[in-house]
Amino acid sequence: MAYWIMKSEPSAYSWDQLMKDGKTNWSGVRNFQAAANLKAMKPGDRAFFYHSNEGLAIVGIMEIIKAAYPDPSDKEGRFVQVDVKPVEPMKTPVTLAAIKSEPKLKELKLVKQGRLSVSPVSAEEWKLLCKMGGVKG
DNA sequence: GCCAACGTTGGC
DNA sequence: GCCAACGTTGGC
Repeated sequence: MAYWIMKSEPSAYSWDQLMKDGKTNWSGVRNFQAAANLKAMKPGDRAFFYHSNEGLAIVGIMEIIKAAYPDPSDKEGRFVQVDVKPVEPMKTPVTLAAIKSEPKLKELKLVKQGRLSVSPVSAEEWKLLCKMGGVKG
């Protein structure tokens, strides 16, 4: 099983909204590197939900429930989306500041490549982030 | 609201 | 195939 971080601006689509919806299709990714990550996802993979611009924190854990398929909002058919469902909210949101101040997370893609909206997380990083958020994962 | 970083596009 | 210009993202 692989681990990921997926970003969304709360004003566009928030964790609360995902909890209400029960599941959603993660569409609108328009970056080839992020799209490549989407394509690498398998059902059962886990992903953190990160609030960008406002909040600046990991707020919950999601599960990938459907592998990548074409994003209908992309007319040229170059990009894909996956389906996700919420698993559990973080007890304590893991803020970007906290992540940056943790030396073990120096290599985290979220830190090194801030603009990438879908990025991989190693198993070690995943464990640590769960711990910081007060959840088992 | 500003600005830095980076990805994408298009001209050559 | 390179590189400058441009647009977008996201932290502060």
